[in-house]
Amino acid sequence: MARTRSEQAAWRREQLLDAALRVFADKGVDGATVKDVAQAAEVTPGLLYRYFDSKEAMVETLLSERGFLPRLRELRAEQDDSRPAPEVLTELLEAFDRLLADNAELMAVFFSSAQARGPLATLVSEGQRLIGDFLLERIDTGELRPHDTVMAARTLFATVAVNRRLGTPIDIAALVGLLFPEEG
Amino acid sequence: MARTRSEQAAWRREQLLDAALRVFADKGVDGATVKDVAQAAEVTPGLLYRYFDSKEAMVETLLSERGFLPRLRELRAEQDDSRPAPEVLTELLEAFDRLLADNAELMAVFFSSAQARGPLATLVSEGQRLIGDFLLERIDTGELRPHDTVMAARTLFATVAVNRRLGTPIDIAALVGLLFPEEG
Amino acid sequence: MARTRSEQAAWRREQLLDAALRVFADKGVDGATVKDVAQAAEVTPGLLYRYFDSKEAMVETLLSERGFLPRLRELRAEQDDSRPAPEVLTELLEAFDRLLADNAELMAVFFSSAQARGPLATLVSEGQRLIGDFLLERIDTGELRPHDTVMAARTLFATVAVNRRLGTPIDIAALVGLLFPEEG
Amino acid sequence: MARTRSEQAAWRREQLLDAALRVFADKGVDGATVKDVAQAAEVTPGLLYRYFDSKEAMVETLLSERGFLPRLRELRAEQDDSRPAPEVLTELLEAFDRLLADNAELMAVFFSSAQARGPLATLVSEGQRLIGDFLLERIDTGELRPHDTVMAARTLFATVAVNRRLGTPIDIAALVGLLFPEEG
DNA sequence: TATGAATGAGCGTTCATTCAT
DNA sequence: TATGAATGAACGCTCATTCAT
Repeated sequence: MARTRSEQAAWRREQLLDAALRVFADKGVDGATVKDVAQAAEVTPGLLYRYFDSKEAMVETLLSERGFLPRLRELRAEQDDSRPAPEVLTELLEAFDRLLADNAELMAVFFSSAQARGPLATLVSEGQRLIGDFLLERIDTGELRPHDTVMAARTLFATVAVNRRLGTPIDIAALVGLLFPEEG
Repeated sequence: MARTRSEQAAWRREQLLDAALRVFADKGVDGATVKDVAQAAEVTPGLLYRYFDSKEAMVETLLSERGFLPRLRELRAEQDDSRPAPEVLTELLEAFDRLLADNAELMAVFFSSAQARGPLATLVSEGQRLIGDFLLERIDTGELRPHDTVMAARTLFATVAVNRRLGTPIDIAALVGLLFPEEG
Repeated sequence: MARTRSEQAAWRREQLLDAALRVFADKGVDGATVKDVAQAAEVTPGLLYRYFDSKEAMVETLLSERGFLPRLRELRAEQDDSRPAPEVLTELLEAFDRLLADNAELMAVFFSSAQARGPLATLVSEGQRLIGDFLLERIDTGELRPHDTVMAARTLFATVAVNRRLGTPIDIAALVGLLFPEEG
Repeated sequence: MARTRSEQAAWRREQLLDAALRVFADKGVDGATVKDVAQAAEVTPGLLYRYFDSKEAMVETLLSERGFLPRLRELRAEQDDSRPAPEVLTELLEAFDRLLADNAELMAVFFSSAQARGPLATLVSEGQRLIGDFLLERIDTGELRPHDTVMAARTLFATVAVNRRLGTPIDIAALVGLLFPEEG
């Protein structure tokens, strides 16, 4: 209610980004019009230009401010490494899966926008490296038998990502059990 | 040269679809203009409307006529089932991988166009069913130990598809070896 | 510092007119935005509307309050008529030339704005009448030979005005000498 | 009626330039909208863009294709130099005056458009040079007494131009007689 | 069959203006 | 007094589509 000017401005900015994210995810960046975004935010199109220089700038802001790459990097540090590899791996993948679910709209923008391809590729390679490194560690300790960790990481990451994207969620523990049956 | 009228018409139609596929894959359906397509086909925009009712109709035609779902279904029948499961599975996945590579432009359209989401989902579920059925058969014969075949199919299919789409091709035999180590 | 309310208001009003004159002269009335003027005055656009009803009103105010027609009329009265006609004429024209130079920005507004055409025409005809009347007086006294004073006035006035406007200043004494060689 | 395609296109192009010239002269380049021009030409705004890349390109085309600098240069060559200087000068200035009258609208564009200042300056300096050169020639032959030809040229040119621009046409023979009384 | 001139709707964007604070 | 968030109308321009030739 009694908001200060700058609070109001910050709130409006986020509201516009929310609307843009929703609309871009729904119609694609090219398919969505500035008017669509404005209507979703219940403001007039002109107002968008007080907060963003252009439609393209809105996309860039979404990608940079709403990107979840930093969160992805934190995921690994949060795992309790004293526990068995399959358990840690399962939790890691489930956390990643939740991250994707929470950012489903942003993922849709990633997939539809040409300029979002770069961030998407970064996200994938970071995620795969995260898992690959973990597998290498557990091979070093002898807990896991030596295997192609890059391939395993790609497999795990791709499977989780694709099924989340397609809206066909999977039992991640089962996925891990599939790849590491004896270690379970 | 001495083409009949209907031959010429059919040829022109395909030529226009070729151009549309190329352009839509490059710029996205929304990002590409009818003029872009016409220029790629070296004709004038007006001519497109003798062959297609609208830009949207071009997309639909591409999706229905250039779709490779039928080809995907043939893949399974072409395998020599007298051979060991890992071999057949590897060949099946490699054939699918080649199919994706050969239809890279169509895949790009699948990903960029909102109306292509349905066909894409169908493609994925068909592919997964194909592999899942094969796995079930080989469990029935006792060659493969019982396991979650749906999950395995999803895993294999997703991994191949994602890496092809990302342009990071993988060793499919190794992927199969990863999931079925003892049976190799 | 310790300005009364109305002093402050008057000062702000002039400051805004200064800024408007500068900006309109630089970009043309149509080419300049209200935001441009506000920025030049280091205030916000909204404030302009406390002092002027509209952008157009700013132009009108500039034209009426900053117009130099009154000053032009004073010019004639300031001349010492006891001196020879060419000298007085030269000084009169030089004073007019200085007036134009001092009001270069306003002249630019005159030329760029459609609504300023009227005032501009008035300025020119007044100037020509001023000079024409002077020439007539001196013909009456016999100092100048009878000639087409209207034409002479137009010629003198146009030459000074055009060259000032074009930024190609001229030797006004020489101009007078050209038209009145024997009387010099 | 039975126009070929390219004839029609050329005709339409000229028609659009005509309309643009009229509208720009009337409202100024900045003050005129593309819609204004289209309405004046009785077409839709979109059509303008088949013939010109932008509104700015229309102005540039008007300036380059409808400019009368070449015609100005021909004027001098057309004079019969065997006749007395005042006669030739009068005819030259009258021809220039007619040129300005015939191109009144283009002159208006020159005055209102920032990008037209260059061509305008060129026009003025060319015209002044033309007259100045003529005066020098006749001083060389002894017909005219030595005088400041640059100033005389500026004076003559400015007077004709200003009065034509202001719509107050003058007796050019009288103007010449004013500057060269003894030679008449 | 094929062209390309022409349209009309809508695009992203700007801007004069208003008004709650 | 002064701000700046917000609006609405228009702007320059693009584009899918139509149609006379």
